[in-house]
Amino acid sequence: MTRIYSKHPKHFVAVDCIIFGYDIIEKELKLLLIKRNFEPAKGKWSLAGGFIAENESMTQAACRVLYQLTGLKNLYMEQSYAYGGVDRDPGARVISVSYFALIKIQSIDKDRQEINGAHWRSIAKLPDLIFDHKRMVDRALAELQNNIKVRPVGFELLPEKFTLVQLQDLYEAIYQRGIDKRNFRKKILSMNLLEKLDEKEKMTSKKGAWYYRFIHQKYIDFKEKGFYFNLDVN
Amino acid sequence: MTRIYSKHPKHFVAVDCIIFGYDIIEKELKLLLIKRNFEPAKGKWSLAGGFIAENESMTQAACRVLYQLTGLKNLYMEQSYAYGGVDRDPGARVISVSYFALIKIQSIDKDRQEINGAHWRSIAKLPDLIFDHKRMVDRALAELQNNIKVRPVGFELLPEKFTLVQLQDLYEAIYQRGIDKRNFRKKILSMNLLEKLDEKEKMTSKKGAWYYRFIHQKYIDFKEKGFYFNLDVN
DNA sequence: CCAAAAGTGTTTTCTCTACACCCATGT
DNA sequence: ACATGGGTGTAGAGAAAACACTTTTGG
Repeated sequence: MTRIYSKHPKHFVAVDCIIFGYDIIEKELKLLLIKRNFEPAKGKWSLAGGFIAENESMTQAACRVLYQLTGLKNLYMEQSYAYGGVDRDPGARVISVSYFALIKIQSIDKDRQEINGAHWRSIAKLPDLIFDHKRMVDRALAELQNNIKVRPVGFELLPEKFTLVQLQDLYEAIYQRGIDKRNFRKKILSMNLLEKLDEKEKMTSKKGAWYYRFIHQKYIDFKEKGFYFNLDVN
Repeated sequence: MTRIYSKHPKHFVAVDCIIFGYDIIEKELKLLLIKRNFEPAKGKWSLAGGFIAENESMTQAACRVLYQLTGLKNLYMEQSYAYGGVDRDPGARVISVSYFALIKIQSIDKDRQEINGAHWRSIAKLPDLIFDHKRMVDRALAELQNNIKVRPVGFELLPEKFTLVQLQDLYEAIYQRGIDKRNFRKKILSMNLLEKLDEKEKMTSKKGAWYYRFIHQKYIDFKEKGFYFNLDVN
């Protein structure tokens, strides 16, 4: 039975992970990139990637790559696109499936990051990336921009408690444009998915801004009732 | 150089094509399915698929599979999703990337279709499909439903000239719900992408309905000016 | 007391929705 | 003349957009 398809060729198949993080201080969307430590293109910047093993599903492979780099499990992760050009990798013909992950920058395992030569780089000024990794990033970013309008994935990039100013800054960083403060607040609050905490963030202003928390369970409940998340504001 | 990655395993990689067509008479969205003529699952219904060859890109493979079945080139085609579960194919571990295509039913090469044992089946009452092909169809259909709201892809499923009634019927078949006639017409016509022809379709009514044509070039021009297609009507 | 950032409502504009009758023609 | 499907407009509701001042407090 295992020889049924044997007249057909086999291929290397890899996963590459586009790892997004949000720098709450610099108000910049960032990407976790690594200095490649093997040939070809050793020393160049690349996405975190790895080959799919014999008895490993593609999803497992993507999770493994992410875990090795960040020490994190159960990340928000989504498949982006499969790249199948014959010459995309000069080392050999490799088919690569890209995944993008959203992670809370502050939750990352610094040691692992060091070991793997990983660095956060602002999406606005990325270095040159190997192969077709820039294309992968562009596509994933476009998907993220669409996604964040219509699903509450922004919260994956923020700490548990965040202020409305921080949330808006995140949206502005991802959309790459300004948003009207009053309209933004009106819309996000009207969805009833945030809980106001009895605590203020006092680092960035004298007055201080109230912390909020995203209530995930409420979103699940609402969704079942046919509610749609929407934060596509001017 | 070609042995660089050789410690890693290789995999069979296939493409599977979800081929949508629209039956203008029965007002039904259809899928082109084939009776599989090889083991495993010989004789069962499946999507059109094929393995990726040595020096063939994934896109080329998908086009080849489509061409073999339909005799058509330059179809509207889009990658849908990569399926990488270890046990998805009982014959061997096969990674499969699905593509969906939109074709004008009447343009198909009947002979090829016969030879390949291909049949149009209504999406509303599909037979059991092999492996995870049903999941592939479900995902592709959801993508089509989203896509058709926001890109003028519906016209790929209709003949060159079509009536507004036919266009609306198509949208109703894909959305699987009714649409208000006046609102639909108002919205599609206000986009200025259709040209009214001096000819009526007289088969289905005594009065006859005006034929229209989609002006693809106009869409390209508008898009450059930041215009967005939208046909998300009640 | 003042600089700096947080927070707050209203009006206008536009888009979406609901809805019912006349038109053309082949039989 | 009538049955059949094609074609048309308007009013009301709701959502999106535009817009500027007050509050708080650390220094």
